[in-house]
Amino acid sequence: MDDKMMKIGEMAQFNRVSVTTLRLYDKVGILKPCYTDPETNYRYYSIHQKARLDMIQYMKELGMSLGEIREILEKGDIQLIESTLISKKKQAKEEMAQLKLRIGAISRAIESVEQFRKAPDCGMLTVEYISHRKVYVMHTDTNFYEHDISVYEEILEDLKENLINQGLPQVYYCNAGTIMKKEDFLSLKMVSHEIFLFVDDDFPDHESLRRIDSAMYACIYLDSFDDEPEYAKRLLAYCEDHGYAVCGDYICEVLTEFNVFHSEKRSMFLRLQVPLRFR
Amino acid sequence: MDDKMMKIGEMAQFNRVSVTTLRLYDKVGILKPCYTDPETNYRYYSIHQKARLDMIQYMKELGMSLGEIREILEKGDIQLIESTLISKKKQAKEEMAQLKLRIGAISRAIESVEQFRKAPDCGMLTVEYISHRKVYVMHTDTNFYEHDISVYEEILEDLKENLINQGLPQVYYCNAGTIMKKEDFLSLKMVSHEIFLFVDDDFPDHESLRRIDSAMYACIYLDSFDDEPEYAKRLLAYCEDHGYAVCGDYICEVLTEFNVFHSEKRSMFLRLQVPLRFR
DNA sequence: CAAAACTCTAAGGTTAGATTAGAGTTTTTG
DNA sequence: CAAAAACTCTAATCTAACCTTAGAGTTTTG
Repeated sequence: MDDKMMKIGEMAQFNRVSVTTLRLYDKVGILKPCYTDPETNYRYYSIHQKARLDMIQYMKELGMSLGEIREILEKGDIQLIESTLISKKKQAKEEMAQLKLRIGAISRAIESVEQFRKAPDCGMLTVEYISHRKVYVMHTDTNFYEHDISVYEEILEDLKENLINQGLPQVYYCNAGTIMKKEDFLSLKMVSHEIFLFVDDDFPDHESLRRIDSAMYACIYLDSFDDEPEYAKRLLAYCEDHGYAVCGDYICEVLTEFNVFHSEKRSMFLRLQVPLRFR
Repeated sequence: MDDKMMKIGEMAQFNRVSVTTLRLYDKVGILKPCYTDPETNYRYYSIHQKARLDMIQYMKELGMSLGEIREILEKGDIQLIESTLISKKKQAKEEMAQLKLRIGAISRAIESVEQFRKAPDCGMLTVEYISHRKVYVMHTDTNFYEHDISVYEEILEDLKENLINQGLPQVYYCNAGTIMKKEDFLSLKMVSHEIFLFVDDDFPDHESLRRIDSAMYACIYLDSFDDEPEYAKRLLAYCEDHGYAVCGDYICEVLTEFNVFHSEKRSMFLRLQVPLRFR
């Protein structure tokens, strides 16, 4: 009775999809108009086709591709539907985990930019409280300070590879740093065999993971790796002048690394730091 | 010194990207090789370009498009970086919310398929416990039972539109049902002005939301809307025969709707139900 | 009966590459 | 040192799910 035919525009409006979409669905064969005028090629839809279109939209929202939808609609097989749904669920959960990591990474990046903007002048000496951090550490046989930047790059690449090989999210590849033994710092020997990346507090447990305790740190800011020995020296002098007792390893922390722009502005920002014991 | 030039293949391997990708980055201008042989057009990269490639990969992981990355790299503007990051974070959070809803929807769909597979025969009468449910209800002036399926389709479409207009996720458009007043059921008048959709337990509060309490229900299963009056009659007779006291409104619940396949198998599954009071 | 509104097909654009073909270049191997 | 192997080049085509546009034809409206 109510077999009122709709032209493509009406059908589209009725279902809140675009005309283009309906034409596409026709072409890929998931929703053929129930009548096509052979003269004009006009498509005519019946109201009964709404259910099918609903189903298509619903499946799309479940994350299925048009191809998958077609397969399901053609075969009408419950088994297939269920297995598709289950795989979609798994997939969605993986996406979810990815997304969580990404949000964490973005947050850290924003933090990092903030810090960059508000950072003190180059050469500034401070004593500040730094709360605990978690790092992913890699040991290397080479001493960074004996080589130029390209060796550092290579080691960084190794570190990245390590992370990937162990199935850890690459997102964590962000701000790196190096560790130097307390003794070496105190004698200004400039030798380091440990490179690290900061990771989230809730990063999955792993043997290469180390916790750096919170503490008061003597810090000095600078904007180039080249100046590190010079500034390390200043940092040590500062500690000695004030009678601060160094109580742990020296860390060279990359706060921000924007050394990738065409512009020649300051683009890197480092903080050298040693933990202090008072009392 | 270490200005060792790498050919595109080495550079690709060193950074775990494809050669194609490097060529693309060259073309879109986000990573130009530091030297291109004008005779052969061979691309040569320096190890120093690794940092930039790292940055690109990092930004990609943060969800940026190559266009956005190019803009950032070109302008090198901290403000722009920060605002981009902030908008990416917002976007990621929205995606997250979407994804959560989707996972919920998929879970319900799987449930629904399970139920369909294990469903009793058509005409089966049961008394079963159904735990509480939350529904999004819409009132209509028309009585479904006085009209054919196309009116029902239209109302369903209205309901869908309502959901969208109120900014509620469309994912919830899944299994619909209708409610008939207890009195009308008892006198088999077949009149309903209320249509609903099931929603998640944690669906955001809303005036059109109603909770259907858990209860023991007398139920009958069927596979076509057309048979509803007949089966409602049987359900009532069943209650009367057993002396069951109906204590609430009658619900016609669509358990599964697969009426979209080409195949002519049973594709819809309904459960008529009335709550009972014992004791 | 003309204008407005609609529909048709076909082609090209979107992302971030992958793939392929055909030609040229560099490195390795005997 | 020449041939073979490995590499690189450009350009075109492919992916998904549409959107946009152009030019031509059709239906509805005033």
